[in-house]
Amino acid sequence: MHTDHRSGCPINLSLEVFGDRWSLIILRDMIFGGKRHFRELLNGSIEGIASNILADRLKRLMQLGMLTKADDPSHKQKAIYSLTEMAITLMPILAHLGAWGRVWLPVSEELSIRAELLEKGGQPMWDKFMDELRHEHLGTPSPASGPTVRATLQAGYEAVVARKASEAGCEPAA
Amino acid sequence: MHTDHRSGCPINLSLEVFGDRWSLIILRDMIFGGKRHFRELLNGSIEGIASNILADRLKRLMQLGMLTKADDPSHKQKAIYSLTEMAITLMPILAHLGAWGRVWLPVSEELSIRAELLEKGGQPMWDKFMDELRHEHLGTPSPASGPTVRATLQAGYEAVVARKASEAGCEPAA
DNA sequence: GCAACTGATTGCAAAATGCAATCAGTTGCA
DNA sequence: TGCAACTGATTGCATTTTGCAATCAGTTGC
Repeated sequence: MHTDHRSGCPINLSLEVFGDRWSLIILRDMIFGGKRHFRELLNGSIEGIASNILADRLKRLMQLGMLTKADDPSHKQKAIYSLTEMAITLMPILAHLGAWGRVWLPVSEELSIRAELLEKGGQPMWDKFMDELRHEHLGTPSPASGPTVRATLQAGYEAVVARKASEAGCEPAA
Repeated sequence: MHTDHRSGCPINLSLEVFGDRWSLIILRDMIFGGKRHFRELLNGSIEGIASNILADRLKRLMQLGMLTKADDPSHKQKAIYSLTEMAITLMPILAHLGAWGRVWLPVSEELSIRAELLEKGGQPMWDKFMDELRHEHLGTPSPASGPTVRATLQAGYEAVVARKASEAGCEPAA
């Protein structure tokens, strides 16, 4: 790991951490998709990350202190990747990024509904989500009860998928 | 310009726009540094961007709708680059990114004071700054009076530089 | 035993990066 | 008029990074 930086500017240093096309995708899948294993990240990514890139980025994110790795008790070869507090606090930035992308880029409805719900939920929802992530990844005491934020977002996604399928069925060749 | 995307996910699409080590640096220098010309961006960047990379990124950001180019009346060969609304609305994300980096990365005091002031100013300061950018780059009516946000940030930067110089002079070899 | 699965690693071609040199046109100044 | 400095780039080239396919050794379930 090289420790020399281009400058001490916080924006530059942030870019040195995830200024590439894959690091934030991996964190997105861990945060919003709940992925914890190598294979989940490899096969679950809709963007289709290559295994060597995934291995490299996981190693890199660990060296940077964004992830930790632990043995899975259920399988001697299985590794569980966990988010650190450093990565969990990145969640609001992902929410902002999603909100911005939803306005300015050609997003698909299914994949942007989470960003929309997250934007509408605002800071309270983000705080709740981060607490849930801390519970899941850092083992902190159980957060507030009720449906998890991730489940809420997932339900929104599935509702859109179901609606679009039904629309396609009722009004063919729109 | 390739128009095929890896996915319609807003976070992915955002990364396809500025998921590299230079695009956001250029936007940072335009937004916070007030840089408008090729040479200003080339020589003003503390990270030392190469001229071919700068030319490539400016072209790319224009194709993506983040920047526009216009002739400078004062010099027939001079081009003025302007931020579009799309780029201006990225400003709060840069503020968040700076705030995150300030907490988790080895930032230098001089270069992170802007991020600190911007964080303390919060949404009202960001709104004011975006209005100033719209006036500067899009020619919208003059925003609120008083010192500009950029001037406030710059003053903070210079205060830190002056203080550190004075400290170094009064207490050598601390 | 053996196929499927675990987290990776290797080889290789293609693309991106970074550096230095260079370009044609413009401007300011003598 | 001449000429140096400056304008926004472009070119060539070596190095690095990326992305894809194939492969690896160990583990598990059956």
